Amino acid sequence: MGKPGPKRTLSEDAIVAAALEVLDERGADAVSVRSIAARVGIAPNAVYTYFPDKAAVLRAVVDRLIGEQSLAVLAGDEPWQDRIRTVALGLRSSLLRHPGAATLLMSAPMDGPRALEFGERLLDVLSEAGFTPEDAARLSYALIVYILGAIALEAAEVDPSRPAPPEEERIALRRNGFAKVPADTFPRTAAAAEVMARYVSTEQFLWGLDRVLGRATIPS
Amino acid sequence: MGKPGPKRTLSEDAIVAAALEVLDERGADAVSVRSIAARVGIAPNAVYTYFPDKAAVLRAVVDRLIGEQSLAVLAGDEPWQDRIRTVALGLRSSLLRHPGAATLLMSAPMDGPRALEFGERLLDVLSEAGFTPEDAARLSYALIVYILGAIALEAAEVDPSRPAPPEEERIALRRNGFAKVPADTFPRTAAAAEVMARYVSTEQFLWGLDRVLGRATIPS
DNA sequence: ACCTGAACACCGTTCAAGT
DNA sequence: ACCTGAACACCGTTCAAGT
Repeated sequence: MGKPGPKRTLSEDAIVAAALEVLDERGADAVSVRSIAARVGIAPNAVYTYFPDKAAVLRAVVDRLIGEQSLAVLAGDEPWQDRIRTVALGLRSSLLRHPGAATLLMSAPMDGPRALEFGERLLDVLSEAGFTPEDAARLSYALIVYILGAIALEAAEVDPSRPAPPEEERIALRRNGFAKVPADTFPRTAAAAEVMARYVSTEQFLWGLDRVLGRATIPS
Repeated sequence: MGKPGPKRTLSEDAIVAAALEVLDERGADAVSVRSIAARVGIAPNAVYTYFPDKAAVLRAVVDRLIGEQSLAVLAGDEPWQDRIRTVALGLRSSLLRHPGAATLLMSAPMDGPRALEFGERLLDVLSEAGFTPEDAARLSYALIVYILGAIALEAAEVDPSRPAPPEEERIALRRNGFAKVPADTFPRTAAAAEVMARYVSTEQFLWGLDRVLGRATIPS
């Protein structure tokens, strides 16, 4: 439509924003170079002016999603475990708001600036809490594994091509899934179905996080 | 080439095996309905005789990978934590042998028969260890989150279109990644780089697993 | 430097037809 | 029931050309 020109009419950020809009409105499968380009009004191949390939766009999307969560709370004066809990919960609700994003999360190394910032602040907190640099590094890695793993598994259950459902609906979905487990071959799983279904939720997320944080609440 | 016939010349298993071969030889991106079909010698659309769609094939591949790990050790007479450690390590090395598989792992609910079997045996162990059904359910979920999350993050670092590298090489890859972190803006991350790089390994995997299992080894 | 149109080599899936 | 060839509506990416 518009006349071509040498001026830079867009930015990397505009591309990423468009990708995120497509992700939210039409699901992960609909995020293509062509759909992104159409949304910002350029030819598909013009995207390659801003990013080397599609994977780079997706990495930038993931980094932007991580950046949606404010890290200010990590510098507060509550107990350090509470600060980590708060920021983990925030990251979880940020990411669950974008179904399909979780798949992207686990499929590429997280080396974007916002992801690095997150890791750095986590190390700050753990250092302040008295951990040696080595233990802080290990614990921060274990925390990230748990947080992202939990989010990815929660998101895996929902249809990525539809808008993000609320927690209640996700629990119901899971209940339906477990209802199909044959009780004769998997008796324990069937018996635990109700608990399993309910605990794809804030409560189970925090329960596991506390285990990693070192607050055992049950006998071992 | 061959003449068409009404006989069932293949099986679901043959399709899954072919998909796994393509995954290992040419990477995750090369796993297409067409490449799978070509490998077993049928037309692409004949795959739809065995599976409703591509996603179902991938789910079956994931279930088969989970089944590669023997669960016999879970019924042994060592301490229950040791049995869980052993089976977690086995699952990890099984899955890391197939790079790109980890992405599949997190992108769909794990409701295949082998995955259910794994969960059931885990509940057996935890029940035998004295956990209430509710705590056993929560802990088994937390363990699965940690195990799969750790594997997915480890696998995310490697190029999925090339054969799986050994642990040494994965550590070196990670070291290179951290070497690029600017020390002035992310001082703690840069300082922890060597630890972070080394602990994408059996050692860090077990360290975090022990946290979830409840064996805190550092002050909290 | 940034954009375009056209093309290349692919996809997943559906359909009508054959045995 | 299981397979085929042909087609549909897409992909990511590259290239030569325009401003």
